[in-house]
Amino acid sequence: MGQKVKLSTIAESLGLSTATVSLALRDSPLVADSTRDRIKEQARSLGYIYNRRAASLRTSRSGIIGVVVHDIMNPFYAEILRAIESELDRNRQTFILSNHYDSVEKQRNFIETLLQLGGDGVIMSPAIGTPAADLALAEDNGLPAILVARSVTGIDVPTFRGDDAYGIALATNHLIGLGHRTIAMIGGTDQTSTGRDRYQGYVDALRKAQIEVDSELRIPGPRTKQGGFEAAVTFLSMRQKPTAAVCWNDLVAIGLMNGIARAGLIPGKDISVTGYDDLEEAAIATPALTTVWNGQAEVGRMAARALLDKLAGSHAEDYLHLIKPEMRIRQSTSPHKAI
Amino acid sequence: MGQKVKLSTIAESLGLSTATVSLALRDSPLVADSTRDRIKEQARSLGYIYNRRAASLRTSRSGIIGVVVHDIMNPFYAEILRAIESELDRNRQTFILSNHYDSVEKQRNFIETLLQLGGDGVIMSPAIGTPAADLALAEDNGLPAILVARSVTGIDVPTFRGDDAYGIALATNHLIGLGHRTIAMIGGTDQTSTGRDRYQGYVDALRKAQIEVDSELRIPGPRTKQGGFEAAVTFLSMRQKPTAAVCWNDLVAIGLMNGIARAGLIPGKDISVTGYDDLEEAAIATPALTTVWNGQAEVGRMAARALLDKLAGSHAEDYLHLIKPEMRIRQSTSPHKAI
DNA sequence: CTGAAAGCGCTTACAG
DNA sequence: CTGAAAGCGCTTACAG
Repeated sequence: MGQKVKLSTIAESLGLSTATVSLALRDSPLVADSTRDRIKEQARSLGYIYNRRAASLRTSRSGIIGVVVHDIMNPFYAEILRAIESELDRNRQTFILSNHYDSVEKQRNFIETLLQLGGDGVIMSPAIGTPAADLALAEDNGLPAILVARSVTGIDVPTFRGDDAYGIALATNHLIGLGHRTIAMIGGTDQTSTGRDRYQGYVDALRKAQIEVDSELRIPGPRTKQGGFEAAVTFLSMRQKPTAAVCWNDLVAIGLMNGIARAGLIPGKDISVTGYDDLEEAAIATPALTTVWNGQAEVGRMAARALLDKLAGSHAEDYLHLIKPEMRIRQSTSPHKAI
Repeated sequence: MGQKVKLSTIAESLGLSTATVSLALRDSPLVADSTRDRIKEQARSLGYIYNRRAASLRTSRSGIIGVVVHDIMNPFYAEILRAIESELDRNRQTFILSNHYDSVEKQRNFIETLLQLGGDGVIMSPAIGTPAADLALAEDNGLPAILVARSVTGIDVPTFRGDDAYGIALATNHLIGLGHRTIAMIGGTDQTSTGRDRYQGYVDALRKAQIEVDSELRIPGPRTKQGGFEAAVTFLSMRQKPTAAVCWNDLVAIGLMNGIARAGLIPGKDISVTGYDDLEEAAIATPALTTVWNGQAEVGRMAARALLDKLAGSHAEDYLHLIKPEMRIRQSTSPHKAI
């Protein structure tokens, strides 16, 4: 490992001051071109490594941005992360990632860590039950927060997400338009604003079409493929014999379709199924999934942009940015067959 | 934001020195219990936030561990990450995550960043073409590296991965045992050791069974669902009419099965398909996927453990740790039907 | 265009 | 058991 090379090593070896070396390495116009070139060359040949901790201690800007979501393994979040990453990368920010698995405590630890590291900002999809105080902790200590996919009430923080009630109504109306009357809703929870909004959107769409709402047609809970797969049994044994299912998301829909196929029925023909999110794999599922585009890439890109703008000193004006979902019709839905 | 609260703020407010406060907050036995309690209470009520940059500048330990893989959206890596995360979390390490998308340059930037932040270590699944020098850069600057899933030649670094040749032979032999003789290999690339090992394992298994190896039965390339889905067309139009396919991984296998189903054939009955990795979703695919367990969770856990042990000062002895894969037989493979 | 010096907020010998 | 002082490696006024 040898001796550690620092600014002063370069300065001494060249008979200059650390101030000059520091400025030169950051391309300050204050330094003569020839001096700068000599310094950079020397830094390279000595294998100098810039110490960001020291710099950041002095400047109190770290170049670190934290991102925390429910679960990065979930493709919905992964697609948001991908967009955030490409936006932050372009601006040479380092990002620290974490899952909170809906543990408010784990999320709080993450914020705490970020504060300790002097993070410049945080983008989060808040854990269920996040108190406004946790966001205030960040903001009050100079760590601006941006929310994605979920809202938190009681504090004004820029939030980017899809319009859930509108989106789920698109899916429900699509099925109604195909002649379905007994439509189940699979997955989701009342503990999140998203969950409440989506259920409400489904209920409203049915009411508007004069279809009676039957709470037994709802299977709350599932949010994963596994969950959807397991829900198929309950779904298929409902006494109301639903002919269609509005699913919480694409994962649940794909799992449900697998479960339906496992039971010998043909999803998309015998039972119509809609997803939500339009994940990359929705298009290659069998059958290809009819779903609602929810703008993950948009959400991620806009959230990152908003944070960078904020760090650059501009003022964000709007606090809730709703993305308008769009219908994507494929093969998992078909007209209701009168028996 | 008010005034920033630091050690000296606490010290002054209590009429103590910063040394005592520093020791107390870290539970040093040197400090009297009553003093410690007073200090901790005061820190809490003032909303003190520990400045890790300052501490780490002094101690040159940062508590940061970097993890870089091809793509965190890929469930194979996600499963490894999940295991790494739970192991590091338990040891209160912060981890910084990055994708390299097989760009050696992006990977090098990440290592550079980690060095600048004073990272304690790095766990990586090296990008295709990673030169030994890039790992040496890390090691020489006090950043120990651990490899997962892929090897790099020319440097001795602890490496954890599955035994690929052995694993793919398991799958190939399984199909041979079911009577299949025309077996295609879908996906993978010769540019990685993994790719070469798996192809070799397939070739060797065929030879051992006296089956002629036909290079036209190989479709190199695909590593994703989308890739497997698209490969189905080529696969189904092969003049040799293969009755089975050994796939690079579960994603390719699931994509291929979807493509086969789309063409009107029944995967698992008309065509036998094997995957590789035993991802969580393999079991709920339709049909449930016959695959090779590749120990992602093991790999992640062991790699994290190895790094933590190294940081704690112990010497790792072995450099390549091969996990023995195991066969998982489900419904996507069935006996060859004589025509 | 370049340098001397202070300071960011901690921790660590060293003294008492 | 507690304190005074140096130092980690940068950057930033300030001087010249």
